Amino acid sequence: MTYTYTYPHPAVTADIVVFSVEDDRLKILLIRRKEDPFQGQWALPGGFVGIDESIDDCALRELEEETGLSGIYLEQLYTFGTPDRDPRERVISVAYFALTPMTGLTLKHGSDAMDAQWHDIDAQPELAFDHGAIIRLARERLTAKLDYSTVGLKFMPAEFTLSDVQSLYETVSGQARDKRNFRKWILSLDILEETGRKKSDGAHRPAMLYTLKTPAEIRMIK
Amino acid sequence: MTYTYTYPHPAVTADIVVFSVEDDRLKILLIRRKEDPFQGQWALPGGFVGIDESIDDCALRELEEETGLSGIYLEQLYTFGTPDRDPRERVISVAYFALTPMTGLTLKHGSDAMDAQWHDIDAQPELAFDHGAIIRLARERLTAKLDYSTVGLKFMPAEFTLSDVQSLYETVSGQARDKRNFRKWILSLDILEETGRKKSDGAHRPAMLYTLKTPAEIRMIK
DNA sequence: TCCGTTAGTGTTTTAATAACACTAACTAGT
DNA sequence: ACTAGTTAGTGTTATTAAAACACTAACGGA
Repeated sequence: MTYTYTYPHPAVTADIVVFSVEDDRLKILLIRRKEDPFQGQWALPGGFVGIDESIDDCALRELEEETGLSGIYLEQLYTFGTPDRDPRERVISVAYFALTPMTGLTLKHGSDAMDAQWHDIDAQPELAFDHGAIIRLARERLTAKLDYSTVGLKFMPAEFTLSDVQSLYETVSGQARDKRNFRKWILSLDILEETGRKKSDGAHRPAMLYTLKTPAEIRMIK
Repeated sequence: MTYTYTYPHPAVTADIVVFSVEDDRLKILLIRRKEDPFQGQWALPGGFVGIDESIDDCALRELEEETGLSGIYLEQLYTFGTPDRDPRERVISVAYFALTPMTGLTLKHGSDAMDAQWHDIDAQPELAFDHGAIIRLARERLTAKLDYSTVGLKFMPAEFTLSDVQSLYETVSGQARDKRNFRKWILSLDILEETGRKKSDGAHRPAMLYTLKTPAEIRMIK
């Protein structure tokens, strides 16, 4: 089966930069390519947009197929379209960025598909295509959005402590924050709710667990 | 000549929302379609991405071809890709937004190409495709960026007064600003330079003319 | 020369942000 | 059972940034 057009068409892919946080380090999810071009190299999860599929749906589907992740937060980032970014044919990539808590995730790993693996943001392997540039832009956007939206809470699991949130913000932005001011600020946004339960994991005072009042919502700040 | 692929490819267009300001009103540039689909209706300038052309270049070229504008400020906005947005075939649109001063522009008008015409943002005709939604998003982005970047100055001609700038900001954001605070603020950004010349256009005190220190630069604020 | 109109200029008040140090609650080790 | 170690939790003051506010200057036209 072939498809014929009266003028040339580019291929279009969706590629996803998935961020998460573990052990106070920002991580991204990469897959190892098992086919040419760039066989064996690390790349962003992603793939070609189906002809009857929205780009958003494509991103969700490819992420599920290649990494096993589903139901996580996705946002369109930017479209990369220089003519020579893929050696095979003209490929335009609609890049997404995604945030997920690390807790309770299981990656497709060593399966028939590709290996998916978390990598420290500051210790990336060499990447296929222009995926390095895509990741740089995604990281810029992430740190920027942390300041003017509540998107950062997408890194949090269902229940979390205020110290968890502060440590997250410090990890992603790379700068320490005053404890009292941070807690005043995050609570003033009026998006968190005490659960009544507490988390005790060690020889110290247990911390109150919070949830998001409306988990789906992302508020713009200021 | 035809082009054949082993799996179906979407078409990709670049479409541009060009904003300008005239008589204290925000305007957008539309063209009247002379071909189906949506023949005779108004639409955004734009067209198909050449197979060896970057998307940015396509946006610049189409804008020039369809409206006569060149060398104006362009920024990628968002990529629209729901499967049914064009009745002919699957078309993915990479939307741009553009800002230009109105002074000294001449549009292609009634030529062999399409009619290009400025429309008040709040008095748009019915639009082809999903271009109405694209314009809404572009406007949101414009008002947002006005607050956290100096992109608004792309509306200004080579020389302008501080009152011109204030009136621009009031027009785009829709809210009045205190004169003294506005002037303190815009000067504190350290991006304007007195020319020494003054503009006198009426029976009142002439105003100092300013230029941008570095016209190409766009600063993020705060 | 008077009137209408827009340009230009500082100070005070108010609100937001940043700095800062101790007590509480728990566990593990003695 | 008490001590040491560790993280949670809490208000007040100082500093900085933003908002409010009214008059004089310069010009052209009547």
